[in-house]
Amino acid sequence: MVTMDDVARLAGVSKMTVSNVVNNRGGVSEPVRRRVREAIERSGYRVNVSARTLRSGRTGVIGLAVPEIDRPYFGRLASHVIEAAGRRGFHVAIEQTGAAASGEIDAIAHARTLQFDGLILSAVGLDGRERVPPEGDHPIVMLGEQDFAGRFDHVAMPNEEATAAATAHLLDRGCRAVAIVTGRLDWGLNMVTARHHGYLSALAARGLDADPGLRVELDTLTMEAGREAAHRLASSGRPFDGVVAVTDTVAIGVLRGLADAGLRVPDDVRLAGFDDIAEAAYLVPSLTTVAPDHAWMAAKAVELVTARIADPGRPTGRFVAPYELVSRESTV
Amino acid sequence: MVTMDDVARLAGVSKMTVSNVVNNRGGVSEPVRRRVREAIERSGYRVNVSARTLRSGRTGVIGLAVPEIDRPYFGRLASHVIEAAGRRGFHVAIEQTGAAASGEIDAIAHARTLQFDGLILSAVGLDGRERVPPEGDHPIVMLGEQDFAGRFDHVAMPNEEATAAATAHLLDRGCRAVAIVTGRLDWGLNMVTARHHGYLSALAARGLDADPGLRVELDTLTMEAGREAAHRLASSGRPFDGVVAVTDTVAIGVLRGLADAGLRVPDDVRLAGFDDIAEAAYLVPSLTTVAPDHAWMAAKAVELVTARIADPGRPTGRFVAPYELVSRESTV
DNA sequence: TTGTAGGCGTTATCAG
DNA sequence: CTGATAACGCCTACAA
Repeated sequence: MVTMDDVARLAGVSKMTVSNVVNNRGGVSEPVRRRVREAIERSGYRVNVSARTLRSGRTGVIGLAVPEIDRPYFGRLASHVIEAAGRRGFHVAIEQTGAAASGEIDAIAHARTLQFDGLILSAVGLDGRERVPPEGDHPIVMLGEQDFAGRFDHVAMPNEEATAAATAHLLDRGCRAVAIVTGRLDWGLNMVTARHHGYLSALAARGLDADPGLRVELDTLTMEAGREAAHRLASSGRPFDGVVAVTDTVAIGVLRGLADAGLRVPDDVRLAGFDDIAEAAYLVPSLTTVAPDHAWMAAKAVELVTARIADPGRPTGRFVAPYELVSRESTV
Repeated sequence: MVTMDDVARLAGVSKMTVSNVVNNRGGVSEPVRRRVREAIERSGYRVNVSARTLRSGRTGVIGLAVPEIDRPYFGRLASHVIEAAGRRGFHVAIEQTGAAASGEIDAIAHARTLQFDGLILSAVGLDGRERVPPEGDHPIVMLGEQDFAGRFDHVAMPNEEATAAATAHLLDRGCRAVAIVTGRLDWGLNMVTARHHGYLSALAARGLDADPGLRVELDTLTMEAGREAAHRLASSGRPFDGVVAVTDTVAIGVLRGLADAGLRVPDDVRLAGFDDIAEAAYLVPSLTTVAPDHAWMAAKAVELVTARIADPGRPTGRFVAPYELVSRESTV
């Protein structure tokens, strides 16, 4: 391995001068700088990140903890975070938490072990009540659904408001009985309950009551669960002509399940999702959905961690992503 | 920060003994080991990875370079790789190459800078002709589509064979004119050409000629491109009753594009894809596709890098993933 | 403007 | 079985 010493010897200067050149610091004359540059080129020298890290205490790595990287929503988020971090000179290491609070707490604890300068946590399992270990006193930014009043920087989704908008959209299109396929509502305050609230408030705004018989709660927000939910709704005998799905992934399953039951979308049932994953526009029928600005969220989260890395004492902030309701064939 | 020195003082032993306990090395008596464990617990000590890396020369990190992490196929691959690597005590850092040969060469070059112990490269842009920089003399494993005769360890897809099987399946179902939506065939030898070969050979096996008018070449393998390809096929005036799509992502677009054109699947046109992404089973109609064993591929790739990390001199190997043709509604 | 000394936290080596 | 010592490669502080 080529070290600074080798380069220094090659260029006929001291180690320190090489370091100054490498880090673009001043105090090196132009001829010397050029000589050092050449020596670096010639020797193929690369800085040793570990040594630099050991010395400086910073790794240049931001951790990104997501439940599972192979879900479209998180894949997209990760892609944007990697890019945004790259623009600020940071690398991203992805941790999979498996959607469990325990995994998320682990991620926080690991952040120290793995030597991240900061952590972006897309929390799903954790809710405001969990005791997040204080030992993980790294810069942590919560990204996405869950809410943590003031304890962390937080880039939030417009869960309630946007779900209300989607529900209102269904009602505008003439739906009379709007079902909801959501997650477990008894698992604390989280994305699921916030979105459910949005659904309820949109109904209430029109003087409608939510029919509990038109609510299906899922243990996991998967396509398969969405499919089964549709089966359950279809076989319940209760008439319905609209469905709000808690995520697009669930909506894909619902779409599939409605087809299994011989129900056509949007003719028999209209359907709206949440996330605007890439596939939404290409489904048959294409899916009406809430499109939060993913790139904005990622950029904001990265901005917040890097700011906190630079100044750990700054006050925490909460930012809500802008969104758009994208109307497509599933609610024509 | 708590260091080994602190723990050593707390336990009344030397730094070295602490190191031995932390790394589960022998030569420490049980009582001392217990005392050290307690001291670690009490002090909240964590090893400093940078220091360990600096000393040992190993980072415990495997790089995974994929075109874009937010494509379902790569997301899934990444998920499996992360898990397989975790089982062997490695962490995974994801690099996005943007599907360009330049990005992939960068990833190889960066592997050193970023201090990966090894790199798993899911190459798409690179083909056998590119001059892969020899300076990146890290363990590199090629994963997936592209072929690199003997220069690297390689976990390959059964591209030709499986595409032939998919094409034969369409013919078995009664298709007379099978179109193909593929990538650019003039961009060197790669996954695209291999799959096209499979298509041709299946036709040839039945004494059929491929109609060049039923071939659409895409610049990018996206849903949008697939959709446009379907439009082009539908408006060409040439009759066709089957389509082989080069990937599932493209197939989703084709499905959508056929719907735009008023063609029903499978009644008017049958469709087969490649990859078996999670969504395939939930599309309406569900998608017949080639299902390579992703978990197997990931595990094999990790096995190969770790083996090469341990023994850089071992001979390279090439392994082809097992696959299954999953028949679903799109080819009923 | 350039060079020297020392230490970041860990582990390999070898002596006790 | 345990401990002292010396690196690993870089950067901060200070001296020249």
